[in-house]
Amino acid sequence: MRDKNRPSLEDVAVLAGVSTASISRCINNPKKVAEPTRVRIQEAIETLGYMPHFGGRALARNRTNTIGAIIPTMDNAMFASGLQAFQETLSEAGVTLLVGSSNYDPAQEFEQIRSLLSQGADGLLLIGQARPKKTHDFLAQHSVPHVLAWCFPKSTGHHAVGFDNQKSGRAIAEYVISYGHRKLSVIAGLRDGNDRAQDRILGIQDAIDAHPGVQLLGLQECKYSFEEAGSALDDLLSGPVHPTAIICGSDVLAVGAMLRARDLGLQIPEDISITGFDDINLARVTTPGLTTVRVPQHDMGRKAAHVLLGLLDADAPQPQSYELMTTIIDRGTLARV
Amino acid sequence: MRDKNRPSLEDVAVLAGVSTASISRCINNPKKVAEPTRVRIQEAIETLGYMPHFGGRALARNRTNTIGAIIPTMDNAMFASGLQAFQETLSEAGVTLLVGSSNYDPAQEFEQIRSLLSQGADGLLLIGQARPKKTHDFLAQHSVPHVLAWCFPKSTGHHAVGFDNQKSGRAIAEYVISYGHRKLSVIAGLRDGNDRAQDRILGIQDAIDAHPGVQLLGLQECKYSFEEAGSALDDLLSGPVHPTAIICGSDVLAVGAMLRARDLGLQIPEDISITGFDDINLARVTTPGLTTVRVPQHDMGRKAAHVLLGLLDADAPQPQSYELMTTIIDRGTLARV
DNA sequence: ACTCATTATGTAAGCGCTTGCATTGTGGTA
DNA sequence: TACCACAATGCAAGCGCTTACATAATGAGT
Repeated sequence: MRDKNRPSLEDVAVLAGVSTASISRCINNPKKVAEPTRVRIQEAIETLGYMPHFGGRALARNRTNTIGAIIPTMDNAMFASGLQAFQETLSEAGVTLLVGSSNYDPAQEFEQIRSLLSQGADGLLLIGQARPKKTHDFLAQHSVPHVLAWCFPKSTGHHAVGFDNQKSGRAIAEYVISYGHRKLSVIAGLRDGNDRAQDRILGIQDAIDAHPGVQLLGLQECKYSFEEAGSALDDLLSGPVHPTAIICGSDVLAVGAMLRARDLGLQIPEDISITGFDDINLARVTTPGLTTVRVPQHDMGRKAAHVLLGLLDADAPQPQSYELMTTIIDRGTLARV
Repeated sequence: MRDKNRPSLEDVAVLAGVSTASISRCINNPKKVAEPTRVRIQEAIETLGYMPHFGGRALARNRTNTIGAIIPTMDNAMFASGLQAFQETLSEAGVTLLVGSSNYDPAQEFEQIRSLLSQGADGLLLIGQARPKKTHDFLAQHSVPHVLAWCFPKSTGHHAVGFDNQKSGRAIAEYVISYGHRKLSVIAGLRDGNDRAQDRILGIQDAIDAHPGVQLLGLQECKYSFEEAGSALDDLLSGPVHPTAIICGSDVLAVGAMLRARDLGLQIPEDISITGFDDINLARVTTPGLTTVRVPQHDMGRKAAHVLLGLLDADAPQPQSYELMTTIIDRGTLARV
């Protein structure tokens, strides 16, 4: 089984004429080794091209220096750039990122959690707060250090770095209402298994309820694709009364709706207003630019990494949760009525 | 050091009343264990919530079931969705993805290679073909199974799943020329350390050379951001003679140029034609839609995963390289002259 | 009934590394 | 010179798992 090519600590030890213990120390805690030996060891390592064996190390230390992230998909810019920031921050701390994707499916998420954990992940980054009891129990049973992102749960018990989707949903709806809109419709992501989508809708509903005279004409849920959002728009426009504004639960949905509206010959925002959520690159590119909610993805990724690293570092001050704020970016798809 | 909470094989063995060997077999090769024992073992595993320890397993097997991918950044949809497909395919095979990012810097890439390898990656996915000798030597010295993607090197010696950037660059340039354009300019990514950007330019140059009368008025290199592409456009338009078409080395660059052109009051494509490369979502959203080169990212990610998995599976038919084809998507930013 | 092939399980030797403890060497102090 | 504190290094016991090999049990063939 022994890999003939791969040099082991043993080999280095022989070459350098010291014990394996010294080599190990030299690698993990250089100041515990005297200057001359250290040099000798370094040379030996160099000439052999030695690299510590991950398994051995993980076994002896019971720690892998690896953190897992499970996100719905990297195929949506909204997660990809947060993940990028997360990865960079981990990397600076010498920790490697394991990635799993759930495709918005709690069962798949559970499997990925199992999988990343059995790959030795020391901690996890998870998106959102709502998950089956089974999953929570599992995390608790194995006391997995984890932080939640893209959400900010009221209940404690979890570390989180994110924003309050409901609050932000309400904010954008209030904003739309403040522009004079009274007949609203919503295109949202599939709520099932997606608390962010759910919370955003709740927030929108909150705003509507707070303003007598404002009504929700329709609500469509669909996947995050241009095509599905287009069909959703069709449905929303099929009734007798048309909304003056459509609040979308994500930029992808908003852009899908815009593309469809254009095909239908509707002017935006003259004929219909549309708002997005996330502020990904797409939002800057449409004509007119998409009015949307900016989510501080980069900060979120970075802070989440710090919190998680703190959780793993026994003698670090215990990290808290951070609530980040979203802001509304008014570009041009929202008209005054 | 022993983690008091974590059940080990030993614990399961005691509970189930069998030896650790049987448990191990039951997990890794169930048919080698008789039905009744298997059931008993399963129950024990269940009640203890046992999960194999990664380090122990990696040490004994000398294999981690982990594959690393080092990409320039996830923050560009062009890599993110290929990576997503890659991850999904690995996951189906029970292999976990480690991610590192190089930020287009060969030195960082080297560090990430070291890092992922020392994290036990069994194989690597790398982007592009050109890298410092140091990196090549390192890969060779440790005989790291790896496949290159987003490129298709002529020279053998590496497995690759990708496309020929030069050929594709030439194709889009020929296409532009076929529309009657004679005065071209180029906005490309920074060539240094980025062979894809480099090759695309070479291809464009090939096409220009093949057509007497066609001239390259200017070439700007910049980072993949809207802002930098905008400045690049400014520079290209600052000369006495204006190009009629600008060929961009990436959709992000093309969109950045479009946004700037619009600010300058230029109509696209009437006043100036612009083409992109990659066909990410952005390209569908601009007005007019961006004429660009479609890269089969999803296929690439998926096939690359298969090839890599094949490389690691000793008794699999040795995988080859795959050259994928790009296609030109003509949307509307290229005018006839 | 006896042999032998076959299957099921146990035994125990590592895999490569870390680390508590033991040992040796060094210089300072009384 | 004797003693001690402290630094540098070595020794060896694991860490949890896999697997070659040994052993035991079963049943078929004669």
